[in-house]
Amino acid sequence: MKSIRTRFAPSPTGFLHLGSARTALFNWAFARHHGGTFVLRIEDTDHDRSTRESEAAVLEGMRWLGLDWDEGPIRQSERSGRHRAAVVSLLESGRAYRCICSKDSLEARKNEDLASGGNGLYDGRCRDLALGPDCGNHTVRIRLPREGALGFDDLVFGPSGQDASQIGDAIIQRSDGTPLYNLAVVVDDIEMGITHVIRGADHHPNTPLQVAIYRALGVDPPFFAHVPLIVGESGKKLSKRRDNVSIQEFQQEGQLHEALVNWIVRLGWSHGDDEVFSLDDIARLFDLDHVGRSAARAEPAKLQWLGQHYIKELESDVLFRRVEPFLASVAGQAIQDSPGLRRLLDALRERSHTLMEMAEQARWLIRDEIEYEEKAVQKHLRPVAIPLLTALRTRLETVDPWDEAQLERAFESVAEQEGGVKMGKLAQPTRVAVTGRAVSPGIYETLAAIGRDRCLTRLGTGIGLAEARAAAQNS
RNA sequence: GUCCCCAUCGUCUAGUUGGUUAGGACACCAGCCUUUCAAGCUGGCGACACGGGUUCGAGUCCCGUUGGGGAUACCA
Repeated sequence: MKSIRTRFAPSPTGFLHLGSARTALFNWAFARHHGGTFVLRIEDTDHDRSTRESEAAVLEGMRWLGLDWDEGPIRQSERSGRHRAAVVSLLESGRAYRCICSKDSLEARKNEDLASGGNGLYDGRCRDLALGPDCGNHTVRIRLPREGALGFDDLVFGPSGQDASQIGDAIIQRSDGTPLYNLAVVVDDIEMGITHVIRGADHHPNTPLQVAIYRALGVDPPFFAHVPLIVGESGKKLSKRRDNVSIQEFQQEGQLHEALVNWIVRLGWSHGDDEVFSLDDIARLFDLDHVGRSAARAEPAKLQWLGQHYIKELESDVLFRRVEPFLASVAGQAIQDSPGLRRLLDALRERSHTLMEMAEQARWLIRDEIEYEEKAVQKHLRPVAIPLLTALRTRLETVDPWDEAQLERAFESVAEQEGGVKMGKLAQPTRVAVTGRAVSPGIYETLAAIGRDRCLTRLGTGIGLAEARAAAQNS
């Protein structure tokens, strides 16, 4: 059997988006699983919308996800000679013809047809005119059979296709001589030896046309596998305007690429009851027979869960290296690695879904100045806490060494000395005083990480806030 | 309008020769744990869109209805 070749063929008209990323992943996985070749091709035949920046963004997104390609990137625009040659041969064999209908006329005739109950297909006006190269400004259309099945066996959807009578003679070359998508894909897929075309289900309906082009070119079509669309909150196909679909955006939010890959691979594909898949797992297990047929809604809840799952698993050095840029952005400066920071990051693993969340939660350690959350202050830095915090501050001055065990003993002695108050009564105000918020890792870990000097200062600030409350209440 | 596709818990899904108390995960709720929040553990809620067939038996097969989506470009 011929070795498998798949391709990912994005159009560089924006960032790599979720749907494209999944298509890329499936193509990559299928090729890897079968020991085949994965080709990257940039479909930039739409000059007005294609940009080099966008192409770079797509490539960067692929690399970030860990999807390596074996050949390419090949730019479709650099293959226009091949597309032209294909059109010439179709013209010569009579499988294509020149068309001089203007855009305006086409539009008018289509609307008229629709209004009178027709289906709006091209009416074939130029089909039998046998226009030569000197006919002036013209496009080239494929000459489709008027009837008969244009069928194909889809690896996901099963027997598919339409009757030729339902498809109009499509334009394959613009009047400026450049090729159109449907022609270019077919020519390129043929010449690149693509054996399996795996793409979004939005292409399912125009596959019969492509099958016809394959036939006109005298080539057997490859296998097609259309994967169900990913839809947004609205239930409609993901759109850049409506949904958060940019892979780069997920990256900037501090999402882990492992989580993102795991999230999208389960949108439309399954492997029994399994939920967690690394790229290696995917390469090992992925196949087309368990790709579903119905559209999947992209809900971020599971992505969040996966993010936390992978954060919990990251090796300490890797975690530090990956969270470092986010820490730096929170701190406003480069971050020094330290055992204390490492301990905090470990404690933050089970409280973070993304690297950005983790960095945010480390704010009280990596910045000297902390911000006090209004709600936390309201709830915990009340007048009753003043004696507790004051006593604690005094006690903390002499804690030695400054470690979790000694801190715990200090807390216990202060709690007892203050009339046996519950630990929560002491710990919560302390937490708010030293971190500015009501949520943090264990209080001893927290204090140990912050260090004595900053703790004493912040305790003073906290006492001050409580005293201000008391004064306000009395006046 | 025309063509095509889809239909299991809120969401992602298991279900692959018709026979299951319809399973898992996320989310949600409750309890436990606890100095907060998490994490963890335990339990709970929760689905075969509807109507006809075929069959001893239908989530699984067929038809219809409804609902949703996609395609109908000198975009890809």
